[in-house]
Amino acid sequence: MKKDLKITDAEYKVLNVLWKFKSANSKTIVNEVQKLEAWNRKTVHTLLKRLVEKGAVIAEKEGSIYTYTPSIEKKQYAKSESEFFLERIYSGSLSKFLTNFVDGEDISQEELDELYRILDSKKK
Amino acid sequence: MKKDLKITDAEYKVLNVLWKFKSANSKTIVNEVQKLEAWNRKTVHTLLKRLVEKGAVIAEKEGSIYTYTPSIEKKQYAKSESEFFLERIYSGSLSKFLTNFVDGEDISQEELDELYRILDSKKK
DNA sequence: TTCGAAGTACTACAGATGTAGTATGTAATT
DNA sequence: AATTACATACTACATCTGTAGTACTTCGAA
Repeated sequence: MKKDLKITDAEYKVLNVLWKFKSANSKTIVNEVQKLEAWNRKTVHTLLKRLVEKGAVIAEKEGSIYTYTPSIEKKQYAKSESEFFLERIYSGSLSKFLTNFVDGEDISQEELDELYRILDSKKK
Repeated sequence: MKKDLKITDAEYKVLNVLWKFKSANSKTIVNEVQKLEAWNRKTVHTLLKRLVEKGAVIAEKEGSIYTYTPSIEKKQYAKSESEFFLERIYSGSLSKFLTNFVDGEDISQEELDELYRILDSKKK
């Protein structure tokens, strides 16, 4: 998947389903997407086609039907989106984000502990 | 500013300038925006107008010109964007975000300390 | 073998977005 | 007073997005 690729909200929902299945045909994708959104099958197909055009999904023909596979891992995508978000909203500063995010928030002890654990795992 | 308001990327850059000045007339805004983006004055005006239409900015006429003021604080906006982002990408989980974000990253000791401080400040 | 449900290919269309342009007014400058 | 130089008001237009529709094909069921 190219760097500066913008996946739209609607496309993202389809991609998300694909990540769950690793790889799937359109029947599966349509079914799965329709559990979440009341979209016409055609809509899902259009979104799939756009994802393919954008290079975010690979379509391989087997016989007369396609198998669709994401061309990037969810984690990778999430990370690059995270960077874009942090840059846009917090000038790239994780601390600013965390500060503002937990500010005034009633964060649970469990969540706090979890966050500590994550940080601890980064200490040398 | 209404809840479900979508500020576009271009509009956001203008809004960002406004937040810096708290309140400004279009001359100031255009100048400031043009330090960051090679946009025509007209473009900035269009964006301002759209922000006003969306209710994100208040325009008050004084004589023949307007003074523009954001109708929401940057922190508030940042927080709601953060929630939207976390929900979309990490199912709302701060831990998932933090894990994935620092994963494989060479995070500095200073940054780590800073993050600890933020968490510590939340402990009862 | 025929029919209907899905698949693929291509088209449609309104509203949002990026990026201005034109028309007209006004305020400061020569 | 005439010119310049933005300000406001309104218009423009290509591209992107959301959300399908139509036409043609194919495959499995009746």
